[in-house]
Amino acid sequence: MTSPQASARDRLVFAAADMLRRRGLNATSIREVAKHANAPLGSTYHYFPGGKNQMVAEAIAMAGAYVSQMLRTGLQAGIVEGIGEFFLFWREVVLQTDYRAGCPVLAVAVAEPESDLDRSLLESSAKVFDDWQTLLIGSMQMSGVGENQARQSAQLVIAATEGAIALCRATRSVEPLDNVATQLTQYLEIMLAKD
Amino acid sequence: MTSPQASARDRLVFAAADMLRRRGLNATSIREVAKHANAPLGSTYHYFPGGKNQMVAEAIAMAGAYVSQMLRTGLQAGIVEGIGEFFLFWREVVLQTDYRAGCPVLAVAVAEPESDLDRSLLESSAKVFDDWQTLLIGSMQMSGVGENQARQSAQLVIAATEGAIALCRATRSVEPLDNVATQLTQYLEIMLAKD
DNA sequence: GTCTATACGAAGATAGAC
DNA sequence: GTCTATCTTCGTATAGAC
Repeated sequence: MTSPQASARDRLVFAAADMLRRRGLNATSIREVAKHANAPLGSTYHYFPGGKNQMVAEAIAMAGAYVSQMLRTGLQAGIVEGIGEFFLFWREVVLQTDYRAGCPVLAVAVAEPESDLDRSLLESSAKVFDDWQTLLIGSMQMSGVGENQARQSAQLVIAATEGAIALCRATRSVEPLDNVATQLTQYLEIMLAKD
Repeated sequence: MTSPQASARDRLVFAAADMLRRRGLNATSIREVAKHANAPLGSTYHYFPGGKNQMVAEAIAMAGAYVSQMLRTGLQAGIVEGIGEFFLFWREVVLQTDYRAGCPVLAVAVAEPESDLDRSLLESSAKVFDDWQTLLIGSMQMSGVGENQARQSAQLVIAATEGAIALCRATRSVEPLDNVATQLTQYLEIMLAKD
């Protein structure tokens, strides 16, 4: 995902996102992030004076923006196609990591904040989910779906995808993502026909 | 969830499940589990010679069985009613913990196993999800849904619920669970009408 | 059988050398 | 500006006293 020539700061952000999606928030230590990014431990506090929280916040913002961009492009072909791309992306993630990685944003969302600083991390993850939801809502509305229905449907798509990713990891199979994709596609087509 | 009179072993299992659903697998230390259960640290290794892994495995099996029992009871009134109870249960969990707790099984499912021992924990979480899925499939089939369709629908319900729980925590709102419940109910009624 | 005391490593964070 | 060395706390696990 990053080239070794990228700046040390960028390498750290990418490494943090990778460790988050695999191990979760608490098991992601800045020590190991630094090691994976080939940077000394002290450097992390130079680049991220806010410590681990700042590094994690940037990591999920980066990952979230990457997925948003992918989603935006996919949705240009239509809502069903865009969601198909969304599923395909996560399918590749779990397959290419042999079911070891999931979604870094979910990893942050399921950790209890222990301080007010941690609470802002939760908000960062909520913002990413909200970005994705906004893109989906916009596309559904373009297809003639009402605002309320679009909001609920978008939330269902995101919730089902995140849950399916976790199920894939637990079962070491892509079947959950594939099944959920199939069912959601049926659901979407019925919903689109209702307009 | 437990009375102080319960055996020390039971208190430890309950405390472990509670910490798992709040903090995740890695942030659940046997030190704090023991503290919450009013048991000395050394006792944990007396009751659970397999260490943290054994304690966690028992915690999610216990939590999984509890939810299975609730689901089994709810499904006696029908598939829609049973799923409604399922959502209500998780809604209460997030509300009563002020959005600090989620599903302990998901917490285990999203952690990368670092050893073969950890891998068995993943399998324990997969087994719980499979138990829930089996109950849902059985109920759907009783309502006349075909096996393949039932399997996919059950997986969608579980994935969407788990994802919605996480979204609720991130957004500090029960709206995701409520929206997903509404949409899934619509989806189920259409599916049931198709037989 | 239960628990205290402790070993040992790794965590987040920083001070200060280069 | 970059990084080494170190402080303190907390992690898992165990040895051995009661």
